[in-house]
Amino acid sequence: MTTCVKCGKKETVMKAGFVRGKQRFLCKNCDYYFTLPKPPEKNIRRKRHQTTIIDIANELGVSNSTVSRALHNHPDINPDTKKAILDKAQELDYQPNQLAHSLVKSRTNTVGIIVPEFLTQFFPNVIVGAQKVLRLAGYNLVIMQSGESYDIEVANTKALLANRVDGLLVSMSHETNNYDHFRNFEKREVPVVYFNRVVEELGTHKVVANDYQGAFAAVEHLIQNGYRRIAHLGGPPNLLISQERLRGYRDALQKYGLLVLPELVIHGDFTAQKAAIYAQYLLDLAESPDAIFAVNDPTAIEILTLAKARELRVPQDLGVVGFSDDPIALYIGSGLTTVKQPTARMGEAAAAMVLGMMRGEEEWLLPKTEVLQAELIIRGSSVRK
Amino acid sequence: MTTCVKCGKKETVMKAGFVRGKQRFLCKNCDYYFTLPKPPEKNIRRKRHQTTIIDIANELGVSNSTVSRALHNHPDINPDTKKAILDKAQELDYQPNQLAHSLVKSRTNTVGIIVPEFLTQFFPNVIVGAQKVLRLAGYNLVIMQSGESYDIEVANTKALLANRVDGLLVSMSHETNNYDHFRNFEKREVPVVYFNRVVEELGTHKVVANDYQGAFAAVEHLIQNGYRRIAHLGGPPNLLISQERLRGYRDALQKYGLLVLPELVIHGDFTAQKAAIYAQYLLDLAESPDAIFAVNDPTAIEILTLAKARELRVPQDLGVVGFSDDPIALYIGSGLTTVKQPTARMGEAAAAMVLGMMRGEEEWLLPKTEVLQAELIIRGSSVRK
DNA sequence: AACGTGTTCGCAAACGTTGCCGATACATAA
DNA sequence: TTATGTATCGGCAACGTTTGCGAACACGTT
Repeated sequence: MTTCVKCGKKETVMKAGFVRGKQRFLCKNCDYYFTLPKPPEKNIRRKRHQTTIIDIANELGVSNSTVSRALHNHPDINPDTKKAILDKAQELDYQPNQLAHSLVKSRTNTVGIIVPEFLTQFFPNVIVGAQKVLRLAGYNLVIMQSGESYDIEVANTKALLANRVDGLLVSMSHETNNYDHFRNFEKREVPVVYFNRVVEELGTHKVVANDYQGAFAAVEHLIQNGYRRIAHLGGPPNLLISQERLRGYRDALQKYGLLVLPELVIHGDFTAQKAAIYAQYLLDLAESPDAIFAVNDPTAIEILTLAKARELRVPQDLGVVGFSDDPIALYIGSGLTTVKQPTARMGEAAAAMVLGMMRGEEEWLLPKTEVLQAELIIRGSSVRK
Repeated sequence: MTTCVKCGKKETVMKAGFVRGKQRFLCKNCDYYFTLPKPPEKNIRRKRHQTTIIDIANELGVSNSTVSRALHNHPDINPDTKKAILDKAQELDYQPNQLAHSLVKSRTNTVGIIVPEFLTQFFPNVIVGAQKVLRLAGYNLVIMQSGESYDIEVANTKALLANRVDGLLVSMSHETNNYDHFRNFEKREVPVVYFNRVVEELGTHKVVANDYQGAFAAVEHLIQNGYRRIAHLGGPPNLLISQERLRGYRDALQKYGLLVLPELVIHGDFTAQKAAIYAQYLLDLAESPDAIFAVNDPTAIEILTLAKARELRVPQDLGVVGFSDDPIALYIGSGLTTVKQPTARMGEAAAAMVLGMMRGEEEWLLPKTEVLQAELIIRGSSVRK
């Protein structure tokens, strides 16, 4: 039988039911209930022990605070002790535990970025720009992609919030209509900078390209090349990016006395699939357009592909202009005319903005929108002479 | 004057110099030195307080352990208390602190991925595949890019190590010749899976495409189309990917009794810049090649661009085959023949592998290499009839 | 009322690090 | 000597969470 953990007697011990699946005992002598502590299980492999600051301290017979000071150029330390500690750290292959550090400092030195997709060159380039700036400032960048899904986007924000990022850069999915998951960050005073895909509804810090100017220049260019019946295959109507490009399209038409025909304006969702369908529709119109201004390059490329299949000559029968200057635009056919956005600079600007906000600089206290210049790149798809 | 913190007397207290910039006092009675603790500074804004498990506990008058149990389906809890706690958590907008969680569990539910670049579609696609698998398994994916720089790659591994990722997927930069920063992970028993850019020297878990077969098929295809003087613009010689593609190139030539000419084999570094230089060199040869098998698509595209500038006809005067099936390959000229790799599946396979290793499944105890099939996509750049 | 059994909850020790403050040993100035 | 300043180091309480184990109850049975 079992011996009592108090008096050590065996005779007085009796079984007394179960607790959490384990046998409970009662010692009648001590009137004491107890369960048996689980056996040591020494054959199970000991969990790998990462060397900590305490290991170094014990090895050298100093306190862990001293070790901490040695590792962080704190003035209150003797150069000799410091050297000894650094050597020992090297010897034990010490790697600081960022988790513990972040926990006590309640700062992670990490900013998150959420992008909708990786299918075009646009977002990867933005990321490269942002990462460059943040790296120099000592911040890590955690990249997440929503795959144009609202649900994944929400899950991403949850994960970043749980991991206590110090800031967030975000370009939202085309599905997103509700912005509560972003407001959670503001509620916790975590700086957020929206770029490219922004909404006016959120009066926050933004970085965008000059979509209006770019669109205006693109459509003006089409008009100057003799196109008169110009369609626009746009983006989701809730995004500012779509609204601005549409506005540029409208104003350019109006400047030259052309009518804005509702049947020639369609809202897509940035994807090639939808673009193909809508392009089909446009070209099937009784009075089909002689040019199409597309909201982005994948859309424009779908249009070019479709035109080729229908044996429409580009640019003679159909002029096409895209937006973003994806690398493909340079190589497809005789080149795709497109509006080039400063992608890397957009990442840099957004990163610089979130940095300023995290540092609490006055300049960034109030919401600010930074607009980067866009540039029309003229290629073969729109020039007919 | 000041009262002594020990005896409480005022008379015996006198100023006794400064320590760390603060006034020090000496009580002659107690012979005790002391400084005044700094005032509460209540006018300074309290640091933003994230609601914690303790806040919920206090609000409801229960212990934090009870709250923790309520939030994790622990059996030892009354359904009513559980409901009350969950409601209160909702009300206080509680967000768990993943940092503290990871610290005590010494598990972060995060795996890192390091890729060399974002300029081609390849790595983004791999990431999408990996993220899909990991998401379903409850893991977060932290994406980092080295920009083909060894130094940044090392910094990335340091950051991931400090943040205690549970696993790592990596495709190394072309600069990397030293692998100690990766060995650090093995030393700490953190599973690492190498994909695409792997080296034989590291006898570890790998996921690669069948580079040999792909290269062989590509070169055989060129030969069958009448090309006889076929050059190879390869990758960095230390990477297995380069070695295998070169081996496929050699074996295909030998199968058809063609000589492997050293002057027609050049090692590049995957970048378009270097590719342009080496392509120039190849085409400047006295006996220039009539076809080039490029190690990747950007290289092949540089070759096509150069050929166009020199008014070489493709495929009549020069056959070109690339590797990876980048989207551009479909659109450039009459299409670029290329070897398609299952990018998303590579990400999925690597993720599944690292998952198995993290779970300690027997199947993955020993290093294993998974080889995915590659497929030759024949387009206009190599077919002359 | 005592006993036997199961349920529910609190206590406290981790996890690894930081930083305030006290303590000590000297060094130097009055 | 005495008063003051400097240089180093240790103790300890945080940071927010998980978890093993004991303790307090509640309830039904003798």
